[in-house]
Amino acid sequence: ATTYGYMMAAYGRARQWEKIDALFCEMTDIGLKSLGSTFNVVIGAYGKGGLWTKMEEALDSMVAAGCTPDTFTFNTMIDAYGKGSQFRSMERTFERMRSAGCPGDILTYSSLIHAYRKAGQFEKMEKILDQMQIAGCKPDVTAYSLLIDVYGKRGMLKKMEATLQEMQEAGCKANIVTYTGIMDAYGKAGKYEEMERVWKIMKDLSLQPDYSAYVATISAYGRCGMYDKMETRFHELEEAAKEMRFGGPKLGTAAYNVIIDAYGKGKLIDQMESAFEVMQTTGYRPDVITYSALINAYGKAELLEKMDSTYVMMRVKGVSPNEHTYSALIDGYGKLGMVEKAEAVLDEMLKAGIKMNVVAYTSIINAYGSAKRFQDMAERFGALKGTGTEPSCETIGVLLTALCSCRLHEEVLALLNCIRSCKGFGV
RNA sequence: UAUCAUUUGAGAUAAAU
Repeated sequence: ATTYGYMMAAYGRARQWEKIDALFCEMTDIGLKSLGSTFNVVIGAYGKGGLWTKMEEALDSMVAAGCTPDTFTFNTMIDAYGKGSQFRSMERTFERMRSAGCPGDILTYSSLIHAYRKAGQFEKMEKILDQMQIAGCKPDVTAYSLLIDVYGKRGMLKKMEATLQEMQEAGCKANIVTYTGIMDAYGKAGKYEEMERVWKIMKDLSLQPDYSAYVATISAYGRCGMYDKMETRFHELEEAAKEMRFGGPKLGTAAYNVIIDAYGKGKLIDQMESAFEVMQTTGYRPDVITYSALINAYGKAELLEKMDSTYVMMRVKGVSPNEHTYSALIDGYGKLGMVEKAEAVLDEMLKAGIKMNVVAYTSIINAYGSAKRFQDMAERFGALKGTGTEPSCETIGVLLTALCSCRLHEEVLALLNCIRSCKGFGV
């Protein structure tokens, strides 16, 4: 049964679900009894693949086979549902776990907190934190790092610092992940001195920064246009990478992506292009993020030919575009006043099997607004809303901006109706 | 005999106002 477990785990990683099914049947055929861990493997594999029904079925057969799902089993399911944004099912599973008398452990609570962070449900996260305390479950480094990251990302820097303090008082040592979360928070809050202070503390503790730590600081400097500091840190990374045990080609690509995006956002097209050149001559392969960043920069700079040729190059190299790529293209065409072309890209995105998302949707609406086609804008908004994608604050911002430059009575009414149809704007 | 080896948790880079 253990052998079968190994095989099923391997097939799960390779996303070959039919093979798992086949092995499972084979076990029954030869009269080999599954262990609890066998079911856990199957549940975990289906969960990672988002095959929710299959996962639930595996749980049912586990019970039918006389194995009792334990904390491990439920943790696997809870985490899978959280990562797949199936929050209702996740909560249901947590309930089931409790009514089965299965105690939650630190992994259960960490997964739940992580899920609510992803969902942006801060209040629910705090509730889980309380429950965790009541259950007498003490946070470990991972849980503390997660909490520190959540507070940092919400700009609650005082709370973040207090949590670090609490962690250290509890005798829990901060690691590289903890410090990266803190530096990222300071960087995003524009507190570069604080960020450097943490960098120094980390070095003094002889914690070697890894790629994530470098990239967090490089991107902080890139975002605010401190290009000298950005380049300096990048060169430090190049030196440090020679000594790093885990420095694959993907990580080098990520570092170059940051530089390319920083120059692109700063409209320094020449610098951006030379970074792209160096990246390739150094042997790092551009990925979907690289191309999306380039396309975005060319679109914003209204360099139509370069935007188009980058997209072609990407396809030639066999890199598949994702929602970021398509949204950047849609926005680029919109900014260039090419609404029909933007619509064509949206079609292509849907044909490629990528789901409609609020950014692509807002970009399209914005394209009509920039072209002063307000009636079309309202119509398009209605159609998009019908597809089930909820508008965001940014969408409403686009509608409001358009409303301000509206002259005709009917157009004003049409746009007002759009805004009124949004949650919280009914008045 | 020992060691290692199957299943669950944390951080960084790309899109819209």
